[in-house]
Amino acid sequence: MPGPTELERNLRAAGLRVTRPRLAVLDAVHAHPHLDTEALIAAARTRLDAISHQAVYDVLRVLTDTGLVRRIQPQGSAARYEARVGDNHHHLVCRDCGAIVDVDCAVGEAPCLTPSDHAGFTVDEAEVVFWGRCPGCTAA
Amino acid sequence: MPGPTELERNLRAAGLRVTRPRLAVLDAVHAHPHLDTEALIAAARTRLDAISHQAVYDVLRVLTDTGLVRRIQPQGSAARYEARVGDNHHHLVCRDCGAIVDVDCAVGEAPCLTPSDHAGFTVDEAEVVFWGRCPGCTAA
DNA sequence: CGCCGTTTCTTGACTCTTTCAAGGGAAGCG
DNA sequence: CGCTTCCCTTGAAAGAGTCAAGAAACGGCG
Repeated sequence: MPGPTELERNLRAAGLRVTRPRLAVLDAVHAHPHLDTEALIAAARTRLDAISHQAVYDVLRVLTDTGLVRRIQPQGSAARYEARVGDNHHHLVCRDCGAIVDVDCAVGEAPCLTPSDHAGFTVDEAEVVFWGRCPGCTAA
Repeated sequence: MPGPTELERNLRAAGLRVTRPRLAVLDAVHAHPHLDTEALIAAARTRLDAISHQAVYDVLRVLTDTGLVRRIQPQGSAARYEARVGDNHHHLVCRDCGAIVDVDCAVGEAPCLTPSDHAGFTVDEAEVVFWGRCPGCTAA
């Protein structure tokens, strides 16, 4: 978990202005990976009270557009965000409770897989989601 | 594209009643893979006019629950449906126009991949989405 | 063939997530 | 310190999907 100074540098490096809402949201994403937007709004408000709903959405969009955070959206779930970016890792999702866990990619850079028949497409990324049941839900 | 009789048999085999709305929706999914719900409603209405919005949603839910159709939902797109089921194939999605193309799975049965570290999860499926640009959008 | 119980379809309103729009306010530059 | 640009607040709305109540249709059974 990087200190505030590093978060600032991250923002500046991406050509973004440094503002309190952006720091709050970026810090929240670093501290709690795989949270949905509503939970991120709550987490950002523990860092900076009085930040609007809309500001969080705007900040998340800017951060994803610049590549500082990654947006993931498994079926049946609202959008979730994570700060681990650039290593092309994948996800394990529990069908019962929706828990998400990171899985390292064996290759490490996109695309780690290529389709057998690419139908003329230029493929730059292979997104892999492993579906199953987490240890807790397997027991229950 | 199976005839009406085969669609009926599919429904019965899944333990479902045979109704006109179900045949219309199932036929539409067979005829047009990867359509979103709105387009499927329109397609179903060419087969059976006056079928409600809600009936299509209900039918699609029943069909996905029984495994007769598969629901896919790439990021940034509404839910889409396809009738090709049980062969664990994957998808190629164009980042620009959203076109979806099927890709055969080399293995053919789920899960075709297993994560390096499964974190205690019981994995039963690996969903793979290849992101890139289709031939048309690459040219433009 | 017709009745009845169950399932399914219609209608209409509503929830939830996400986005749009307008205006005041802060960041950064000179 | 003042100006310009970009960002955040407030409020409203769009889009996808869901909930609920009642009417209609399916299909088993007599």
